[in-house]
Amino acid sequence: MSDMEYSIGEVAKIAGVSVRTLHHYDEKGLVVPQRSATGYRHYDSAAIDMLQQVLFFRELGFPLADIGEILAQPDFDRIGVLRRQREYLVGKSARLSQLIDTIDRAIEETQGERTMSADEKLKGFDQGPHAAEAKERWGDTEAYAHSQKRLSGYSKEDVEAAKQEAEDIAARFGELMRSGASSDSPQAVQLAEAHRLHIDRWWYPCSKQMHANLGDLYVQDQRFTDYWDKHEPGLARFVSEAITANAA
Amino acid sequence: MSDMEYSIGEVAKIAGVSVRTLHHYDEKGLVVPQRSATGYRHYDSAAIDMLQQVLFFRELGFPLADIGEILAQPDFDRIGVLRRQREYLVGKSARLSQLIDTIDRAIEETQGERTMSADEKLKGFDQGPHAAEAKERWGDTEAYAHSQKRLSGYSKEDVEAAKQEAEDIAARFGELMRSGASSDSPQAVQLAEAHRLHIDRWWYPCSKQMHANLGDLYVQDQRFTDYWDKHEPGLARFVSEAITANAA
DNA sequence: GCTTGACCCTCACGTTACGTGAGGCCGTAC
DNA sequence: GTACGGCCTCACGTAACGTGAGGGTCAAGC
Repeated sequence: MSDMEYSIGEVAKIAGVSVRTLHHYDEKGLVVPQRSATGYRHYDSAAIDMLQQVLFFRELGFPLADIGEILAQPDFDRIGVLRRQREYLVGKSARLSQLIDTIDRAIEETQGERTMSADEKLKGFDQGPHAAEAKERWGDTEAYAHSQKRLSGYSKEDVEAAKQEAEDIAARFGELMRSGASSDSPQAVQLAEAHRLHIDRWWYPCSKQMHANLGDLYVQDQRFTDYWDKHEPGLARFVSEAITANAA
Repeated sequence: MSDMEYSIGEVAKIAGVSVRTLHHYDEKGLVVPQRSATGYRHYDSAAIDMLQQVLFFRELGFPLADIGEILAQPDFDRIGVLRRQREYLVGKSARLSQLIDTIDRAIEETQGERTMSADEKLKGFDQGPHAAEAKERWGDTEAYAHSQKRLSGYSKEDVEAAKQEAEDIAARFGELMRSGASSDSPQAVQLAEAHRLHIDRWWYPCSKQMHANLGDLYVQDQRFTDYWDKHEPGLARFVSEAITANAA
């Protein structure tokens, strides 16, 4: 088992990325190499492995922030992630094959051998697996429901009422937490149920199981955590635990 | 032959890009649709074709400015460009296959079934065909020779002398052009030869044929044209013609 | 004709992911 | 000690949009 160390210039050259890129990834906390006494970066095999993961996800179009979250998961499972990346790369390869078909058809069209619709010409340039994963990940949330224009059938009053109700619930969760009540107290559980009903009513059908999944997401995904914690620091965890208690 | 027109939202949806992106491409002059009396954008089949070309090149990693240049060539050859894009897409597809192989090997490594070097882990993330084309395109130029550190064996004085000589030649070309001499006059031809010898001496072996190719590039590629024209507007063409005369 | 809602426009600030250059330190060979 | 390639941090700038504001347009329904 070789445990060589590489300078930043060596890594940059091998990987075909710039030194600046590696600096950036260090700053962002994505790939943080060891440092010499003089401040030089030294990349050992762990750092190389991490860089590989980052570059795979980058290749697949994931924003660096998302890459960071995925790789920072407490239950980080390297082999599971590699499998996932493989799946996406295979999908991307298939999409490329489609694009090649599209070009072949475009060449035939240019030669007068066929006609193409706008659809045929422009299909295949959709976003990559990051968008697909976002859909999967957000599929059970109000954020995605928003983007699906679930609210298009509501009046402005309805929209306002729905938003107000969401804010009320969040505020009451905040109060409850500040009052020192535990996250599995009857009041917390009641509030969690109110939250579930709110989602069920305004956004989409929401079973207790789905609600529990959602609660997990609130503490696993920074964007959700931020949403709750802006009301009160630590609220995301509190709400998540209340939801779990409600679902039990 | 259907000649439908699409609104910007329709095109965005079909192509999987944002309206903002299409605005941006309009601003940049890449895909400029017709406009209604009220200012709405209408995309006809010509605009759709242009967008397709842009999206193919974007897919391949070309910067928009370069895409604009390629598609703005006076001798724009749609079918030639499509063939070129196909070639690059096939190459990209092959590179993806390599990455999939790399993941498979990484999975085996994780399971203790094999060992990988840093090289193996990080290979394949090189830049796409844009970088390859840049290499091709710039391969015969001093700009690329620079990046190849051709000068690494020279002293600072040598580097300065080389630069000074280049500036002298450019200045003399400028004077000659301002004096009204024709680009195929003996003086111009002499200067072109001096330029070729300069390249031959300082940068890389430069035959008259290669020099002629370079001269073509000076008027075909905006970056070269800019280099010469900053000395004197129109100088790139003058130099190119002098080089052609010298190579005859 | 009026209302409504989806879609369009321009404007402009902001974000993401680096690119680039300045100024200076470090490591190695001569 | 000198020279040169490589390293560091700092910081401004770029490319390619994302996002929101404020308001006009279009088409369907009443």
